[in-house]
Formats: sequence, C-alpha cells, structure tokens
Amino acid sequence: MTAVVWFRQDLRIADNDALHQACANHEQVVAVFTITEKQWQEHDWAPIKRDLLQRQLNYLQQDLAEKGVPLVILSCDYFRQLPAELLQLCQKRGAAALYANRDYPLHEVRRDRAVNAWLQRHGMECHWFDSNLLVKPGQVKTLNGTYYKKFTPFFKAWLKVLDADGIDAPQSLAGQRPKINNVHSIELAGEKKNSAAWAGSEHVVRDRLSRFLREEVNQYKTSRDVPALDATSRLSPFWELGVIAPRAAARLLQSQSPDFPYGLNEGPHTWLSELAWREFYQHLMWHVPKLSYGQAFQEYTEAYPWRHDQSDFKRWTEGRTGFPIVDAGMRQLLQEGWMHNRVRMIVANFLCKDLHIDWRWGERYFMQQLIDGSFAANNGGWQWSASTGTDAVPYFRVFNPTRQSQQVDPDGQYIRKWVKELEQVPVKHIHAPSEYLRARGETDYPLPMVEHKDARERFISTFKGLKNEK
DNA sequence: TGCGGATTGAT
DNA sequence: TCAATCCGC
Repeated sequence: MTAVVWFRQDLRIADNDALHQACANHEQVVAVFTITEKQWQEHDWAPIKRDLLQRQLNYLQQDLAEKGVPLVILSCDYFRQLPAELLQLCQKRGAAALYANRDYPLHEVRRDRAVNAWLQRHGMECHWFDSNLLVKPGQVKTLNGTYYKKFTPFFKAWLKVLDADGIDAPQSLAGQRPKINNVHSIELAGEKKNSAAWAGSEHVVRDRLSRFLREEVNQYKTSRDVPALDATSRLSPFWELGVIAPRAAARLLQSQSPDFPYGLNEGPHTWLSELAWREFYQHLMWHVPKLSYGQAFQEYTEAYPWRHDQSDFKRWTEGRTGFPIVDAGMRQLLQEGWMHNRVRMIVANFLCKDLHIDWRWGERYFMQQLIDGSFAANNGGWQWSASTGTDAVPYFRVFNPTRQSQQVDPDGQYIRKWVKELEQVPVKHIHAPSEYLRARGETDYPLPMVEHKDARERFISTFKGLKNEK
C-alpha cells in the first residue's frame, strides 16, 4: 500500500520521522507539500521567506527524487480546505496512510486535527511525529503539574530529558525505490524577495551547521553579541523551514562532551541554550492559546497605553530614528530580510520603551520582513522585550540605545555598514552624532526622534502604575 | 542579556 | 575627582 508524507515545516530527508516511518512501512511513498497562499498572507509570511521556501522545495524535490519519492504540490487558499484536498490526493494515489511531523502554533494544530478527523472518517490512518523538537510540548512539567513559565527551570528539565532519553541515532531511508529522473521546477505565486544569498540544499546546510559547531561555536558566547563580527551561525531560516532538525544539531554537539548534555564548554552550552529557548517558546505557544490571538501573557500589561502612531512607526521601520544602532538594524532588516539578534533586542526595546508603540506592531513587521520569521520565537522575543511576557525583561530595564551601541559596536563598524550617511563620522561621535553633524552643517541624517531620558521615565512610571493596580 | 543617581572611600 | 559599589526603578 501507498503512504503519503505531508511535508510542512520539515523540508529535510535526514532526521525526519514521518518520512522514515513511511518508507519503512510502505512500498510506495508519495510526498506532498501544500501551498496555502491566503493563509500564509494572514500569517504575515515575508516575501523573502516565501522565496527561500521555493528554493528549498526544489532542493527537497531533488533529494526525494534520488530516493525514488515523488513530490506533489497541492495549492489552495486556506488551511480549512486541506482535509478535502489531502483526502482527494490519498484516494487518487490509492494511499491508506498519511505521515507528518507536528507543528505547534494554534492554527497549525487545528489544521492537523481537522485533517486527522477527516481522513480517519474515510478509513485512512494518520501517523503524527514530533520530529521538529527535542522535547515535545507537555513532556516536561513543573512539580505542580503545570507547564514551565520561567526559562531557567525549563532549561534544566529539558536538559534532564536529553540526558535520560539520549539522542536517537541517524536513520537511513528504508527500501529501494527507483530514482525519479524528470522533476519540474516548483514555483510559488505571490510577492517574493531574493533569498539567493541564503539558499542551500540540505547537505550544504548540514555542512554549514557542522562547521559552525566544529570551528566557531567555542567563540559563540562572547562574539555573538558583536553584530559587526556576525559570529552567529546564520542558520535561523533553516530551523524555521525545518531544513535542519534539532536532533542533528544535538548529535553533533554530543561528541564535544562525554557527559552530554552536560559538561559542554561555555560556547556550545550557550548555543544549546538557544535551542532550548526555541523549544521553550514553542511549548509556551502550545500551552497558552491566547498568545496566538495577539494577547499579552501578563494580562495587566494590556492596560498600558501603547501608542499607535503610524508616522513614528514608519520612521522606525525605515531606520530614520536618529539613533544609529537602531537605524543600522532596521536598515539591515529591510535590505537583508535578517537582523543580528543582539540588534533585534535593541530595536524592539526602542520601539516599546522609547517610542511606546504597541509591541504587536513590531511583532507583525518583523514577521513581514524576516527570512527566519517564526511565530513562536518572534512572539516570545517581542513579549520579552516589551515586558509583557512570562519571564520577560523587567519593565524598568530600559536599554539606553547610545550606551548599547557603544557596548556592542564600539568602533561603529556595524553602523557604518548600514547607515551610509554616517560612514565618515569619527568613532567618538558615531553613536550619537547629532552635535557633530550639526557643527558641520550636515543634515542628511535625522535628529534623534525622542529624548531617551524622558521617554524612559515616562515608560517606567506608567508601567509601574499598572503593576501596582494588578 | 540595565540604568542612573547616591554613597563611599581612596587619592 | 573619580572609580567602585549599592539600590530603587
């Protein structure tokens, strides 16, 4: 009998439980990817993320063809049409079973539940796997039996699971299927933005990961905070599309400590904690449905009078705030569809705590621009910055953009790369150039759009009021 | 994964 | 005068 493997955010051959199980249990295997254009629009999928998805789908199709598995593309508008579409495909192909790896945001969970119910009703089996996370939502609980609301205890429990369960050995695809020779290129409709600088087949991405974990991860703890060095792994878009899986990463790290997941050097340990953050926010979103409806985790913060000023917001998006480090980050985002993570924190903090603009505006804009936009991580990050989240930064912790700039970009290299008007400004003035520029009569670069000191004080006093009323 | 003002103590 | 430290926000 034939099985259908439904690919979603798991565009990989290796470490793919759904694919491996389908191939182990069935002679014939057909892969399917479903395009749901309107649903993606509602989810604010960025044009550059779409473009990368298209490229990665073509790589996936090639890799699957090598293994003798054809990839079918189904296209419709919304998730709600998928039960009927997938049933029709299964029937047409004479398939009796569907295999897929779970996704955890609310719409995706509902989508899968509906598909499961509809297919079962028509006599098909559905097999679901948790291949995109090391620890699945609900698997770790506090002593009270609830989900973790703080990262640190979550991380400890998460490490304990890795320690106890170990990391599964790599699998190879079972069965011999004749190679498929004729593949046609896959094209997605809709607006796209060039992602060529990022794309790479699964094995290229895997090589990048393995080189990073061999050669660069030891410097990660300190160099990741220097945007000019760009010493992060730059793999985030591939995590989001599932081109790499956490098991692959964990297995590569395993060789670095006999006591894995303990006993790692601080670089790899810090990097592993970032994997845990990724899972923490996915678990959180699965446990707390209101996060998917644009609501704050801390309910009392909903009373904060966030501003909804279009023109100030636009200045932020365009990188014309007059704060060089903020503008550099926002311009990198516009041009590259990506921003260094340290700078993401600075620009998010600035939008919320200096401009007092609704964090949801920032969250949405990031999704619309980022090549690595992940609903859970992005929401978690914004609520962390805005102090509305669980285990968020305390409301009174307000970054001083000028001081942050001096700390993370001491010689102004990152600023000069992205803010061309400031290319010639000496280091002494690069972080707060308005006086220097005024003295020289240069007006290309905007004046600071807020007085940081006042904005900070107003944010803290208003937020403090809410907290006291709680 | 602060900041900024106040205090302290060495010079 | 200034760096180190403390503490409330």
